[in-house]
Amino acid sequence: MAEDSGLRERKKAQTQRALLDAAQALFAERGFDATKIEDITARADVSRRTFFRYFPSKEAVVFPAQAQRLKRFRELLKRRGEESPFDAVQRACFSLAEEFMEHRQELLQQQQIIESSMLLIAYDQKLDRDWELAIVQELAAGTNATEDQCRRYRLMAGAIMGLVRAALREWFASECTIDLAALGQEGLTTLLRSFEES
Amino acid sequence: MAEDSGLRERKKAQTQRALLDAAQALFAERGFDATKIEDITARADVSRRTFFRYFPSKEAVVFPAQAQRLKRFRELLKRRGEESPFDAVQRACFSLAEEFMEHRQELLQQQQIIESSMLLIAYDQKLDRDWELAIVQELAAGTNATEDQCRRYRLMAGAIMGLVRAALREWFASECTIDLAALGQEGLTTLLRSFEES
DNA sequence: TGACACTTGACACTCAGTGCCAGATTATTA
DNA sequence: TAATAATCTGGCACTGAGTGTCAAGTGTCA
Repeated sequence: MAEDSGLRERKKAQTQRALLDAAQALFAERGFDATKIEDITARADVSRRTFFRYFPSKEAVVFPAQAQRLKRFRELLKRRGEESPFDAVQRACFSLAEEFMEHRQELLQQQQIIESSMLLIAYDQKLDRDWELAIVQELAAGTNATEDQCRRYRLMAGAIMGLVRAALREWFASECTIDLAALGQEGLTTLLRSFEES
Repeated sequence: MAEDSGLRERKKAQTQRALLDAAQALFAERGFDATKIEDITARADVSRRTFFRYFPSKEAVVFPAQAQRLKRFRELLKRRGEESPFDAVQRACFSLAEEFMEHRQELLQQQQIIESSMLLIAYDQKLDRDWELAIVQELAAGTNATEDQCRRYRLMAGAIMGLVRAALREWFASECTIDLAALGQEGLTTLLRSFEES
């Protein structure tokens, strides 16, 4: 059905790429806030109106692979064998940590753009909530959990994503040099140890 | 120095209150996004320009007590005796939980407004980061911690705030009926138990 | 009262984002 | 190949948030 190799589709992909590249370059040069959409469209040689046909907002162009990455995370969560749900979450996080390590330069560049704007920081945190929701859903999936259990899952997912967020911040602060998975592990064990002692 | 009981000061306070009340009422009636600044200024009977002399943005008018509440949290964190830093954080969180319980109707109303807009949700999460930062600073305060220890503090603070955030969401979802402190405690013990077993 | 400082409203501006339409380009069918 | 339908594009006018500026109004203090 979807004959997506026609001229039209190719041109669309080309336009999207042009916008993406132009935006990326400008954001890196002068920051997110200082870049007007008109600047992007001028460099990509399309009209301002066309920009909004490819991206719903100026923010969206910073997170082009976001939806795909979330989908990947959900798949990792689903693929669990006999292990406990919490082990499954841990494993998924570690797998993703590896993927992040592999795309570190791309992610670091994206992060630098994000940190150039309060708006983007807020938007980024909003996206984290999708991840948190994914964890909750996969924790509860299959099991016919009671409402009390679901609540505990939601609390857990909140704590886990809080840790993940903090680990990612550390990682970016180190310019992606230190090992991300080890960072998460360190945070987790520290957390457990600290509160056991009290 | 600050003679803040003159007519001028009183008028300013009055204008601010009028804007606050008008905004609150309109947000509750028709939601944040559907309320234009002009609607607010019309009800408060001032000019549109004046709104921006009192609030830097439309979002800011939703969180009028935010700065004060953060300050209170910092004070609670500081006032620690011989207890461990983590006990101090726990205690501060529980104290604040009590305060939240006391202002539940006000907070619930605010929360309903926040949830009416993606923009506000993002803004709200941005404010959480200030709290997280406060925890880190108070954990590290006094102690001449190494860089490694500081990093662990940052990871911990991330996890703690993640849990707090999730607990608050649960609390609001229950319309502030269940006990907030108990919710936090439940999350914490569940977290520790789950990962000990793995 | 008069000089000074501050506050306000009005107006014009920038920028993000949307609705609409006419014309150009691509796909489809005869 | 030619006509027709589907889709993409640019242009334009619009809404709404937020800012700069300035003249007029209001409060303060000597």
